[in-house]
Amino acid sequence: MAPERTSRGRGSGRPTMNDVAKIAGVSLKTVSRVVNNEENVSPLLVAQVRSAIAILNYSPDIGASTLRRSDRRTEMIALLLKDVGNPFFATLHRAVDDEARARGVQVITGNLDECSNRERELARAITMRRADGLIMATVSEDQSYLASELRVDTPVVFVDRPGTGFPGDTVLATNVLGATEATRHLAAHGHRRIACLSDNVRIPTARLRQDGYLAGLREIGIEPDERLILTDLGSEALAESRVLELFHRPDPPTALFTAQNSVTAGTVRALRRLGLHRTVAVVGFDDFPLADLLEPAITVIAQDPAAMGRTAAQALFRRIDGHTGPPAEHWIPTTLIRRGSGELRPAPENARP
Amino acid sequence: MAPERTSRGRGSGRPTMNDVAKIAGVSLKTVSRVVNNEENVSPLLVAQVRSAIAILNYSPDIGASTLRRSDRRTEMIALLLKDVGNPFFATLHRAVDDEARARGVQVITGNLDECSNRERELARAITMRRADGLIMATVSEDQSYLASELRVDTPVVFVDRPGTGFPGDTVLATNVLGATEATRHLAAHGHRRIACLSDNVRIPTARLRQDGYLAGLREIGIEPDERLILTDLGSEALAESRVLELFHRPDPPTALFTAQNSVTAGTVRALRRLGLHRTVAVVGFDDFPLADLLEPAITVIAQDPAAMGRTAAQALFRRIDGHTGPPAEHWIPTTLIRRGSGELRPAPENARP
DNA sequence: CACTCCCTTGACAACGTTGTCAGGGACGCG
DNA sequence: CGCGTCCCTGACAACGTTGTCAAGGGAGTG
Repeated sequence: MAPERTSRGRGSGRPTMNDVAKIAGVSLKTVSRVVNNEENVSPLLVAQVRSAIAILNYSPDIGASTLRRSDRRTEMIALLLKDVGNPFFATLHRAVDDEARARGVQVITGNLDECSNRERELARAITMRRADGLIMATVSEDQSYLASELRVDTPVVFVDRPGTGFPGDTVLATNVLGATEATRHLAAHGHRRIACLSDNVRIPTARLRQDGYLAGLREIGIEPDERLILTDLGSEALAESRVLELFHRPDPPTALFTAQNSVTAGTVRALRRLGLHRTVAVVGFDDFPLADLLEPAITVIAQDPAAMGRTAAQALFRRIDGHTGPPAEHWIPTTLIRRGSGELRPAPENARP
Repeated sequence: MAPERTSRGRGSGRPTMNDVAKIAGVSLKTVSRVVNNEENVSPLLVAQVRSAIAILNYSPDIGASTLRRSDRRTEMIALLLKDVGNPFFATLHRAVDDEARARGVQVITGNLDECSNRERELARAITMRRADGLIMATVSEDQSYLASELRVDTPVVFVDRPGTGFPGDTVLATNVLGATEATRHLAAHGHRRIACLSDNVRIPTARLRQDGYLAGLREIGIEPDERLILTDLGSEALAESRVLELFHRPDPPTALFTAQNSVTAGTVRALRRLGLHRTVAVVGFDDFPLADLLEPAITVIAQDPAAMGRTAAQALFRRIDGHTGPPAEHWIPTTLIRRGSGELRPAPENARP
């Protein structure tokens, strides 16, 4: 019948500042001052408090602190992107996390999977957690819903894909320029029939890279051939099968610009199966590990996801620190890396009867 | 002289339940009941509250809620691992996140980079955030410090690498069995001089895979040759240069077991430079994208990082939901994937004078 | 009609922390 | 010696929410 110490009893749970104060023989407020390294506390009391903290294994509750502080910082930022498991975004995430950790800020992530419902759901979850800021690679067409979700003073940075309907800095790769460069590069190696293979062009990056491709053709004076423009290659397998088809049609391309990693991989598989991998030129958008070990090694327009993450985080923290001013655009340059597949020349005309 | 509405004034910041209550003409507590979907609230008041919430764009503050609720759940779990940018861990992270999101839980991550100071720092940060649980791929030798950092009722699951000094479920790949299988596989293809290349053996996975390799040799009746056991290959470049050296020594191996992804990549590069990639057999531990497109395609012992993440998250949530009982061990099987590089046979004896 | 019971609602305190303010004491200066 | 100033400390309220409890009112029962 003796009263059990239940899990809700006063003795359970973590020690609080009050407990520390009792042990140290000071007031609650003095403990708070010591924990926050405020000035003007006598060294004697600091020592007493520190020792009480050590005895109790006290650790401050950042949640309670956030609630009470006037700045209301949670020291958390959110990062919403397609998939943290995707190498491009994983690298970007890592770069964001490095910037954040240097400031004692935690990053919480969300996976959107090209699903715009999820984008709103996660934005709502972020709101309930009162993140200090948001970095997102958008999926939906329009982000004006953020106006009602977020506080006006919660900064947003759009990365990889531009935002619409809500102000925020943007950090983008030079998708158009990169794709134009790829096209120009292939043309410079003698190609005239250059195909462009991409995912759904409602994805902004896919659209921009296609635009860059078209600009490249225009620059060279080649009329676009719609039969050489494949879209909606949403998976590696789909890309592979559509490329197989492409080469079973008359007058196939001699060079391919693949606008995305998974498309590049599917394309390489298809060319292998066709025995054309040493014949048809390929330039892929976005670098990938071991691209240099394939035969031929794959020429790519490399992005710099680490720089994108770093830049986005820096821009966000600038805003969090109070910087105001019109939305800025940061362009992260792409780089052509010549490895072989993009330097293959077309077979001479007489080789094909 | 008119009082400016400062950023600290009553009109700023997000609306609270109090604001909603005033608009809806009900008490604060009734708003709370509606927000939490409690029963026994009259439909009329529910409608009024819902409408007030919509008018104000009210969003509950999960931090304040956590502080007051008796269960003290933050609905956050922490995931500490080597590097979220590393493909293995990125995939694992994604799987953890999927399990968590299904429960409305957020995952916060930390990158340890094989640095044990960072492990303690991050454990401390996690503690201050009062995460409901912790999944970690340990870096340091001993986790007994967790006892003082975490509340006794904060469950911990160790993934990929076992924990020491603190109780927790573990989720591990069958490192030893996988490495033994790799060795056996190479021996079955006629190899007797099989090298084992790994990173620092203080990393548990590296040690276990080396153990598996030794067990494999023993099983076949081959005496280990310490000149064929390379360790401390901490980077791809280092692996590459040490493999080059290895083949400039007399009596080189005819087959290589590479115990880690980056070592496999460095090894493949070295063999290419030596022109031995079609001669020396390779089995790598851990699969990687496009391994099937290399020439020869790389035979691997594949791990299943998604299953590891999923299993770890499920184990953690079981504990969070109140399951007690002795620490459990979950073994996630590895799979031998034959692709060519592991099936190369040694050159016949007479080929080398 | 009196009584009980249950449904619905709100007042109030409390979670762990920090902002505000006031008070006590030491010190300096006229 | 009187006065002001600065340093140090603690009491108290408040952040936004939920747990507890009590009270009002309508329905059901004897």
